[in-house]
This record gives sequence, structure tokens and C-alpha cells, in this order.
Amino acid sequence: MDRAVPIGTVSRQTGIKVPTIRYYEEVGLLPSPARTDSNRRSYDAAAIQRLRFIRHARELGFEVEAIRQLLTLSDQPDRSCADVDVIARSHLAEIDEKIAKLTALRSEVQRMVDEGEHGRVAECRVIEVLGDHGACLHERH
Amino acid sequence: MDRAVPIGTVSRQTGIKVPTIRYYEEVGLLPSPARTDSNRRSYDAAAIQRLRFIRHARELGFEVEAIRQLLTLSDQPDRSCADVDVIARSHLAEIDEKIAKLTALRSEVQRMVDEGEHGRVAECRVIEVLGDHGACLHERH
DNA sequence: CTTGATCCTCTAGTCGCTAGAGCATGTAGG
DNA sequence: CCTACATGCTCTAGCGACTAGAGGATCAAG
Repeated sequence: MDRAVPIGTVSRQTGIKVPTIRYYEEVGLLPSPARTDSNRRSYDAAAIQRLRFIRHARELGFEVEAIRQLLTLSDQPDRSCADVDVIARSHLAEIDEKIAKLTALRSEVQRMVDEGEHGRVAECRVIEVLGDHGACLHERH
Repeated sequence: MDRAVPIGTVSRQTGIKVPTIRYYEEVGLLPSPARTDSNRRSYDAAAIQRLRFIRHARELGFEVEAIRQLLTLSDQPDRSCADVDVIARSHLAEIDEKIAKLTALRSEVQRMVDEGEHGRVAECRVIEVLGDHGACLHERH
């Protein structure tokens, strides 16, 4: 029925831009689809499913290489889930690190905003806060 | 006394790689330093301070363009701190958004890891979750 | 004086797309 | 049937923020 979908439709259905879909094919995340007589890509439901998987994984911050690994694993359903787990776990560690950094950043910027309400830049803590240990860029003042 | 430092020393003192320092010069974050007779870059304390500022800001997730704005403001200390404040505030919003996304992501991935401990890939939650049928960051809970 | 570290400039590569040129098809209206 | 115009194709180049390497000059130590 809705087999043999052209790339634009796939793009609309998955929310992935057309050139990006072709890019995923190029880098091997998505198998090369069948072509019509006039050489146009023709996708089936499985391809759309795979693209949704890719999109979701990308949204969750997985790098293309990690997605490639996950897809390879899911293409071989006999392998242990432990492999998948390793990938997810290392990703988790990355996420924790990012959150920690951002939380530190947040409090610093918050402090900037709180303290920087008045006066001129010369006295403004924003610059100082981002310098090293309160050292100021304008040393001479 | 320790004026006129070569680029390698600056690199060690700031933790920024040599080519990156040159890159910052190229894109206008760092003014072109003085040169020695043999055409080598020769940095003073202010340059090092500025690089520390840049590094810190980058680590905190500021984009180069935002750093350029902050540096421009700090180079003209007569301007109102309100300008700096606007930049900082807009970053605060960005940061909050990033933290929110990552926190949601974290629990999602954590759940994957927790539930995906056993069995084969065919039954693995990680794969399911990343497909479109499993819980999605935007749909359920 | 020689060795090896450091410096210079320049070009090209990375990742994950994104945009455009220039051309070939597909589809809908008149 | 013809004309628009949307959509598809391939190919190349660009983005940000670096990073790596070639090929050469210069420095500091032994």
C-alpha cells in the first residue's frame, strides 16, 4: 500500500531533512534503498522505522558512531544485550559529565546576572567570573 | 619579567593547544601579538589572561561569538553593564534548557540501562526505547 | 656544531549536517 | 498534449571550532 515511498515523503514522516537522509545512507547508517526506473530512491516501512530510530537516538545525543553500533547489534538479534548495555552506559557517563558542567555554568552565570545589575563593565563581575579565580582582564584599573 | 612568552609556553600555561591559540587569533578573539626578530609570536600577561578567559568561557559552553561579544564589551569598559547582563541572561535561558533536556535524557538512558540487563538484543529495552514504539522523551511520562 | 625541540605558514581533515548548482524526472492544470 | 513547477538526482562546498600534517626556519643545549 504505502510501500515504495519517495524521499520527500519519508522526510515528512520522519522529520529528517532530505539531504540528511541521503547523508545517513552515505555514511552507512541506512542501507541503500531500491530505486525506481528513473533512479529515484524508494523506501519501505522498514527504512522509515530505521530512520525514526536514528532520529530518536540522535535527539538523545548518541553520536552517529554509537548509533551505527546499536544498529549493527540490532541487526544481529542473537548477540547479548550486554554489548548494547555498554554503549548506553558510556553514554550515561557522558551525559552526567555534561550535566555537571552545565550546572556549574548555570550558577556562575546566575551569579553574573545577580551581581552585575549595576555599574559599568569595569566593575562588572561578569568578566571576572569567567577569568581565572577572580583575576580581572583589566588589571590596571 | 616574564613578558614576551612564546606560544608553547602560553599553551602550557593556559591549557589551550598551540594551533587553537593561533586559530583564536585568526578569528579575532585574540589580538595579533608582537613578533620577535625571527617572526615568532610573543605574548604578554594580558594575552594569557585573555586566553584563560576564553578557555573558561568555552568550557562553560559559551560559543565563540558570545565570547567575542563579552570581550568586546570588556574592551570598552565605559559601556553599561546592562549589555553584558543581556548576554548573560540569554545564556542562562539556554543553559536551563540544555540542563532540562539532558536531565530528561539521563533518566531515559538510565531506564534503558536498568531494564536492559538481561536477554538478547531482540528483547533489549535499549533498542525498543530508541525505536518509535517504546516510551519517548516527548510522548509518555 | 649538531641535534632535537619549537616555531612558522599553509593546506586539508574532522563531525554532522546544510545549502546550492545544474540537470532529470514526476504531477497537475489548462 | 503542453506547460509549469515540484520533486528528485549528483556533486561540490560551506558551517563551527578546532586538529593534524607537510615542509621549512630558528632556537637552546650538549
